[in-house]
Amino acid sequence: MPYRRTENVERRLAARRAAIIAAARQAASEGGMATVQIAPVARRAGIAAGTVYRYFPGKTDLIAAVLAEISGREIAAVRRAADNAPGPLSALACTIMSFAARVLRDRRLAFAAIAEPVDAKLDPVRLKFRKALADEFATRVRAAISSGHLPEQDAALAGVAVLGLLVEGTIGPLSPSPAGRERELVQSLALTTLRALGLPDPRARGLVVQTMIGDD
Amino acid sequence: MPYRRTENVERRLAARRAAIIAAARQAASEGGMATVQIAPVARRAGIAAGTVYRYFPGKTDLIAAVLAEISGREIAAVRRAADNAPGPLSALACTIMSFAARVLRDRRLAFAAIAEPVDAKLDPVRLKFRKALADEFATRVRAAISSGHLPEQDAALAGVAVLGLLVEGTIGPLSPSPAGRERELVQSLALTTLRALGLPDPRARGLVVQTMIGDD
DNA sequence: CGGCATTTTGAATCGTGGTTCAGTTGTTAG
DNA sequence: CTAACAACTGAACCACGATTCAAAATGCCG
Repeated sequence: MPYRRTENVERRLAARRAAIIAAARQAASEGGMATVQIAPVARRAGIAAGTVYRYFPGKTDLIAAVLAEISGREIAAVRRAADNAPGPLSALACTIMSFAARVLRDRRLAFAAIAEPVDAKLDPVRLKFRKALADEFATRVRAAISSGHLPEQDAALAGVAVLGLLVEGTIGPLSPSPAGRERELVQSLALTTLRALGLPDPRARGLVVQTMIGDD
Repeated sequence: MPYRRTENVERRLAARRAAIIAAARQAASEGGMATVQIAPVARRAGIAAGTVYRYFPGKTDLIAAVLAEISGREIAAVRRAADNAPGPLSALACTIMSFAARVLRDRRLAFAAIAEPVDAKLDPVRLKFRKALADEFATRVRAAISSGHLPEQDAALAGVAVLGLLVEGTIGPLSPSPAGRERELVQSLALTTLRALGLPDPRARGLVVQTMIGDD
């Protein structure tokens, strides 16, 4: 029995796989999903182009892995931010603001992950991501309705609307390119969003939220 | 002087050019901008592939022309709908609803025109379209603020936010696929949008709006 | 009609970038 | 150390689709 994957090798393989994904994500962050090419990604990851195919059946699968990675990370971060909030309303505000702030940190990557189409085969993956985000908002909206902080309404639609409002406001090519004004933009967007959900004049409520972005 | 473009030829050339654009738009409406290929477009327009290059320097220019055509048409339609409204507030509502309703008529094409990235060279063209739409909303919002129907706010940001909310709500892959429920969806979205702009309980105002889609 | 300019044709060309694979290098177990 | 196998390499291959261009067709005017 003259070869078996040892623990050590297993680890190296996993690390390499992660390196490939990271390299692809980096590329996407620079020029969008469409500009992700195998050869450069391989070079960046310190391997040969052919090796990529020992880790992913094809380019599409690599991109899918990148999307899944981003999705998991973002959802987790947003949820963590909200879970620390004292009540349902500030939890909602936290979700909104941390999402907006995180997107602003890397608008191009966010656009690539949320909106940019690449391949029809990837639509389900991206849909899962968007759905997860919208659900996250919807859940918080629902909680705020239950606790009487927001008027009765269709929470699912509200979640979708919030996602759209924030995405356009942050990564839409129109959004005023922020130069140190991220905080202000996040505040304005949160204000508009909360009002959209039926909260009359959120400012008057002294709703102050620490925007938690997170490090990862 | 043995050849000069006669009126007749001029007309035929223009018609052919329009046919090419129409064919490309049709293709985009079926599979998105990314799937627009010269050969099929030419076939659909009833000409040879090479002929396309006598009308457009390259594929990019063709797509740009398609975008411009859509842009002009949509802006005009939305504006027309609002201009018939009796007051600033219903003009705003008309703008919102006719945009949403028109997008719902051909979601894929709308997505292709508004959100789908194709080529960096086209970004300015698309930006112009989005900007025009956001401006349209912003103008109506501004008017409603002046007339005291809406609270003081940053109209430009509001325009962008409205665009995002409506786009996500209509063509976002998440939006509940409408099966005869377009009217309802448009109503809900309009309600949410108006609330986002600071209009308290628009329903209570008996704000009734005829959704005008237009025929073209 | 006949000569000339313009337009059209569509098969051939070309560039790009994903994918393959024969050969090389690295790892394990006896 | 060596047999046996896995992993890696990178140049070659290939598919796809935009673009070109020489030849053919069409339209104009005297």
